[in-house]
Amino acid sequence: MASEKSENSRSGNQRVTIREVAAKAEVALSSVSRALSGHPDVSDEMRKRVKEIADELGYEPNLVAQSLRSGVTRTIGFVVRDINNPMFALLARSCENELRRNGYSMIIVNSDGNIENENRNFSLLRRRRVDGIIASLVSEDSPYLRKNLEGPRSPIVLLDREVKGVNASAVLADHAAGVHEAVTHLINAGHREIAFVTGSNNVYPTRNRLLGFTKAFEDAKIEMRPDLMAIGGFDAEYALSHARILLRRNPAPTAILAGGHGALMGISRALKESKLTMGKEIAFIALDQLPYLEVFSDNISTVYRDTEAIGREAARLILEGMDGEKPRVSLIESQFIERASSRGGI
Amino acid sequence: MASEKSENSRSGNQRVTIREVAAKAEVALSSVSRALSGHPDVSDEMRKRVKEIADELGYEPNLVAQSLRSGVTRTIGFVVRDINNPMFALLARSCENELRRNGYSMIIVNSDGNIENENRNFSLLRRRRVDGIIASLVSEDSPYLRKNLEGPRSPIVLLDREVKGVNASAVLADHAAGVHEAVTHLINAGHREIAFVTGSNNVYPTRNRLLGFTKAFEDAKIEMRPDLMAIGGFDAEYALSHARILLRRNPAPTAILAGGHGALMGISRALKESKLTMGKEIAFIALDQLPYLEVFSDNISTVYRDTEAIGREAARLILEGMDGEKPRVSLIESQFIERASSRGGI
DNA sequence: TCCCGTATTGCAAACGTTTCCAGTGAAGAG
DNA sequence: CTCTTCACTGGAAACGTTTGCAATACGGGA
Repeated sequence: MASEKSENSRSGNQRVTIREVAAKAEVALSSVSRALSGHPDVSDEMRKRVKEIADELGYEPNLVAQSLRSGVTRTIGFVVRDINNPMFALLARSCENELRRNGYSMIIVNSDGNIENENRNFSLLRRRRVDGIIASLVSEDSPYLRKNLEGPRSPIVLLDREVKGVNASAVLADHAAGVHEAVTHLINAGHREIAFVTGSNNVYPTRNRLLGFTKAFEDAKIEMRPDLMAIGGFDAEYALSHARILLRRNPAPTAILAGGHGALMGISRALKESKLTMGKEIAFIALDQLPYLEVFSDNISTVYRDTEAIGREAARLILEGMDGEKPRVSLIESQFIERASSRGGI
Repeated sequence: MASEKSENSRSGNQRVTIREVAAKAEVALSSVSRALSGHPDVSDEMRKRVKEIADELGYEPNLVAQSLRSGVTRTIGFVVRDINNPMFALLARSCENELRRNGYSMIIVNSDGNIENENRNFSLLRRRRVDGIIASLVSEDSPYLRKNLEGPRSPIVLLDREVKGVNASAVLADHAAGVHEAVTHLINAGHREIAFVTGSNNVYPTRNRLLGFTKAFEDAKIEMRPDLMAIGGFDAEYALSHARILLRRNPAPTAILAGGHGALMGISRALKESKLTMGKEIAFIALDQLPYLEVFSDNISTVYRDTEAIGREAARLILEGMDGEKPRVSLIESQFIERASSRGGI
């Protein structure tokens, strides 16, 4: 039965290599390589001839082989805390755009909020020999962090994270300024019972927002109400349950700040349950102008930062790093944008 | 006492290779390779010894070299029509999840709705020698399509696209069923002037939705109103300008369907301009339950399909394809979900 | 005793590039 | 006319793995 071995179907899958181009052009491998990669030591005639034949054969260089030999993969790894965060699509897009314009591809790996996953993701990217890593860390005090950020390695850009003593660039938003503006606005409108629901403070944005929050009270010489603050979870469930509790207090908060996507979802549900309308019975401000708000909720006051600028800047910092420049921190401003939802409540 | 200095990972930028592991373990390169890759022809003692030393040195295999030698990159390319579409984050997440669980990474490349970009993206992924491509094409009749989808190549999965005569798997949503249900619902409620604003029909979803739309009229033995259909652009600007025109007609439409994210944005703006409220003066249905709707617009009737299932299914189909199985088409159902916005208008 | 199968190991050839180095011929300088 | 320089070109050695094949040792069956 086994009298004949069938020609493997994959044998037709053979790709054109530089060797075949060289053979057909009757020149050396090295000349083809030089001609196609723009090396200066090539005559015009040679370059023209090689390019023609490469086109004719449909030659597409093997990036894997190029990477192995040259030590450069032209790939950037993007470690994302939670790919489902709506800010992420916008950020990733502008970042990928900027990288692609510079000849780099982006590999996205999702940690799903889990530090074990995050650690595995760093290892994977190292094994892939990416030229740089952009990371939105799950937490700033994970036990694996030192190993992943220290030592000689390809450049790293942290997104909205502050890790002491590591030699990495970072893009930091100045959340504090926008929050300060927002809270001052509320205080001036007569609010005293201002609630704040946000994620845990093991990441920079929460800490930085708190800074702006407390400073606004200090500057106004008004006592802050720590019992109106719920700091601990980025998920909607956390926000929902804590918002419920806060709204039942007596006196009830007259204004409420939502720190991020999950908080926004949870709080808006709690308000609906209590039949409270933003901008009427209670003032509401969302920290971060989430992209979906523009569709239906264009009346929600927000603290805005330019997400696309953050992505672009991250790309630029990593490109700089690969150029051998020293790591640096880039600050992105934020501002309070007043709309209808932050009225009322008083 | 071993006499070698254990300068470990810190010694320069050099990464530890299989060679150093072999040297320290005093065995051959090939034995290290076999021990670590789970090859059967390895004694327990050898495997244990090699693993220990590899751990000790912090050896992380070079995936680039592995890929070159083995011809397998364990990487999937994801060509996305427009990374900014909110459906995409959800889809990409579930897809990446499923792929990662099977040991694959995902490279995302964005075409930004442009067929030249798309063509370049296909070429880039081929040069990277990805093991498979998942593609959400810009259009089904781009001049580059044949070149990119035909011939011997790694397996391809098309997302909601139908290209005749190519040997590729596909995940198709059964939009028609859901739209049929939705339109029938409107007709039964007494609607006759039903408008439909959607993207161009050079992609499957538009054509398939139209199928459901017209069939609903046929089944009800009611004449359709082709002049109430605006088919041509996925962007919000197109939808806005055409919705304006449609709303000014006499008689005005009593119900309106929005095909996709852009249509939803444009139409909702036009309605606001005309001071029409969904569910009161006019009935409204969104085709696709966009992820942000659940936050603030949970009263909008939609035609729903399980986006995460689509991502998972795409991953499975590409895994199948790499396993050597024949391409196949997987159908995802859709259904009308009635909420407040589709009332009124009559 | 001899032979052979089995289990394990090492050697060396790939994979497809880039890049160092040496070689070639022609042109310019003396 | 010879020597040097210049502008190319070709040959071959990497890059870090996997893998086919040969070599070895050991034990058991004849």
